[in-house]
Amino acid sequence: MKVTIKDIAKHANISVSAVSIALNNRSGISEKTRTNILRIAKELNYIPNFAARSLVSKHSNIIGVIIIDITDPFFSELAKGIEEQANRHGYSIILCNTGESIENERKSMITLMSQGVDGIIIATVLHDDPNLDMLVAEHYPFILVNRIPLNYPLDEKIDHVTIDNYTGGFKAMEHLYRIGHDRIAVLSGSMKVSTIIERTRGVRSAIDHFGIGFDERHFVECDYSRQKAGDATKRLLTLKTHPTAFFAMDDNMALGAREAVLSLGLNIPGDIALVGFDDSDTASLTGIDLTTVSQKIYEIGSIATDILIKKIESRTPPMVNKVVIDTELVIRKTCGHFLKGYIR
Amino acid sequence: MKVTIKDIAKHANISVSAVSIALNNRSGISEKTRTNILRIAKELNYIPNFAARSLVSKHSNIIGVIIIDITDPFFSELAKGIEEQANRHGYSIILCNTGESIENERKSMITLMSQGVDGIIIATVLHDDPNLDMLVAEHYPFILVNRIPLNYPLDEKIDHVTIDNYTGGFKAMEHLYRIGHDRIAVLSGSMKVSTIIERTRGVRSAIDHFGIGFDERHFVECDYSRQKAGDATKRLLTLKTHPTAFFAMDDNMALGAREAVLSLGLNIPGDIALVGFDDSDTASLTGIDLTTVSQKIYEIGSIATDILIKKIESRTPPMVNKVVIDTELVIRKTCGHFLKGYIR
DNA sequence: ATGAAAGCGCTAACAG
DNA sequence: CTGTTAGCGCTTTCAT
Repeated sequence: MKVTIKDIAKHANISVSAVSIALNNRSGISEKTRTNILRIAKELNYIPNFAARSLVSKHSNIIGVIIIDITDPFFSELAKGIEEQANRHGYSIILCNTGESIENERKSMITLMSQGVDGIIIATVLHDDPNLDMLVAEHYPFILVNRIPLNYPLDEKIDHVTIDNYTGGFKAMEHLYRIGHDRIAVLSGSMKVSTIIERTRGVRSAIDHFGIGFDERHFVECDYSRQKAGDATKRLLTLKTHPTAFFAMDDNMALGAREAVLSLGLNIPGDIALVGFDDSDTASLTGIDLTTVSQKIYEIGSIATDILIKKIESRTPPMVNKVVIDTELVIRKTCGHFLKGYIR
Repeated sequence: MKVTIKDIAKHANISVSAVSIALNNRSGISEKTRTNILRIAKELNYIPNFAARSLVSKHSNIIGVIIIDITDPFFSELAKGIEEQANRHGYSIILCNTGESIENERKSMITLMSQGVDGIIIATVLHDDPNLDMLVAEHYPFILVNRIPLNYPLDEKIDHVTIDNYTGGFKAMEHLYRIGHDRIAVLSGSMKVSTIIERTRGVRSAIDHFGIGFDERHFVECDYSRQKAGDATKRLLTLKTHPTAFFAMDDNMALGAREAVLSLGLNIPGDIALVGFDDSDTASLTGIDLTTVSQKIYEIGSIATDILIKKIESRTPPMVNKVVIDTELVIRKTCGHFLKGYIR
C-alpha cells in the first residue's frame, strides 16, 4: 500500500541505507545510483514518513506556536511572520490558541511536546506564568514573544523578542498631554501580563514626568474586549469631570471606545481624543484614522523564529537572545493633533 | 534523559505492554497495577512520544489545514472554527499558507502527508485544481471548504462545505438594482475559483432577471487586493458614464473601493453605493457600516472539521457529505438603502 | 492479568 | 561506494 524506502530499495536493487542516503542527499553513493533511486522514488510516488524519521533523528521540523486567538489581527500577523520564516527553514508550525486560559496554555505545551515539536514560540505568558518551569526543566527549546515573565528567577536564561512597551506607553501619554489634555483615561488590558504592566509603567512615568493630574478612576482594565472598553468609556464619559482623552492599550479596545464616544453623539477628535496601540490594519482606514502606537508584529514573529531555529539546530552552547524592538507613534486623526499641534 | 514507557515499566516492576495498556486506558490489567502505573508516570513527568505511537498506530491526531493567508480575517476565522472543533476531538492542526500559489498548495499537501496528518482541510482549490488528483489517488482523507472544483470528474466523491455563492451574488445585485441603481460595477476576485465564478453567475443571473443594462467594462478582476480594487474604482469613476454603485466580491476589496471613492471627494452612499461580501469584523464598525453579504465562516470551519474527523475515525464505508450554507445580506449604510428604500 | 517479542519506517554506525 | 544491522518508543499479537 504505502510505499516505503524498502520498496524503493527492492525496485532499485540496492540497500535501504543507500536509498536513505540518496533521499536525504547525503554523500556516500555514486551519482548514478543516486539519480536512479530518485527516479524510482518519484515513479513510486514515495512520500517520506516523518514519524519514523523523527523517531530516530529526534527532530520533527515542526515548531509549536502558542497564541491567544488567531482571529485577533495581532496574533494572525504574528503567526504569519512565524510561519513564513519557519517555512524558509523547512519547518512547519502547529498552532495552539489558548483563549487566554493558563490551563489551556499548559495543555498546549504538553500536546506540543508530545507531538515532538522541535521548539515552541509562546506569546501568551503571564508575568508570573507557572507553566514555564516545565519547559525549563525539560530543557525544551523555546522562545517568548510579546509577553515575558517579570522577575522570573530564570529570566537570564530565557530568550525573548518583545517591543519596548514602556516607551510605547510613555509616548502615547506624552502625546496626549502635549496636545493639551489634562484629563486622560487609560483603558488597559490584564495587569497579569508584562506588555500591559510595562505600558502602564510608561503611562505612570509620563504622568510623573509631566505632572499630569491623574484620576485613578480613569484607569480601567478592559480585558482587550471591544465591548468592555465601550462600556467603560460610556461610564467614564458620564462623570462630572469626564476625561477628554483616552489611551487604549490596544487598537481593539480603542475601537470599542470609539464606538462608545460616537454613540454618545460626541466627536472624535473634536470632543474626545483617542490613541490606540498596535497599528492594526483597521487603524489606517479612512474614517477610522486611529492614532496609535505601532509595533512591528511580523518582524517579531520572524526574528523569534530565526532565533529559535538557530537554537534548535546549533550544537554550540546556546547564547541567550533578548531582542527589544522600538515602537513608533503613528499620528492620524483621532488624537486631534492637527487641530492645534503641541501646545506645551 | 527523556522518560519512556520502558522507564515507567522498570520503576513499576512490570512489563512495557502493561504500561501501554494503562496509559491508553484499555482493559487487560488489574485496577491496582493501572493506578500504580499512572502514579509513576505522573511522578516521572512522562510525556508520550507521538511519533513512535503514530508509527505503529498509523494516526497522528493532527489535521492539516491549507489556506491562503492567515492574516486575512476570512481565513483566520475559518482557522479558528477548525482549530476549536479539532481540539474538542483531541486533534491539533498544522497550518499552511499558500499565498494563492498552486505550487505552494502542492508542496503543502506533500508536507502534510509526510507529517502524517490524519486528514486535510483545503480552502484554496482552483476550479480546475490539478493537485486534487494526488489526494484522491492516495485515498487520503480530505475535505474542501469554501472553494470547490467545478466539473471535476471525481466530484461526486469529494466532501465539501461551502456557502451558496450564487445566491449571494444575486442578492447583492438585486439589492443595488432595487434601490435604484442601473450602472453597477463589479469588483471580482480571481475567475479561477468557484466562489467567484458562482458569485459572478449570480450577478449575471440578476442582470438578466431584472434586465439591468450592464457595461462589461464595469466588471473588473481585482485579485482580492485592496490596492487593486481602489485603483480600479478610481479608473471607473473617471469614465463619462461612471458606475453609481459597486459590488465588491469581498470586504477587503470593498474597503479598497471605499478608500478610492472617498479620496475622490465623493460620498458614500450619497454619490456612490457600495456592497461587499463576507461581513468581516471591520464591516460593522461605525464609520465603515458596510452593507455586505454575510457568511458563517466559523461554522464552515467547524462543520468541515466534524465531517473530516468522522471520516477519519469511522471504519464504515464513507458517505459523501456536501454541505451548502446560506448567506444573508446585511444592510448597513454604504448602499444607501435607508435613503429611499426599494423603489422597484 | 501479565510478559516476551515482533515490527512500524527510518537513520546511522559499522563492515565489507 | 554499498550492504547489514541495531535500534528510536510504542502498540500489539501471542504465550504464559
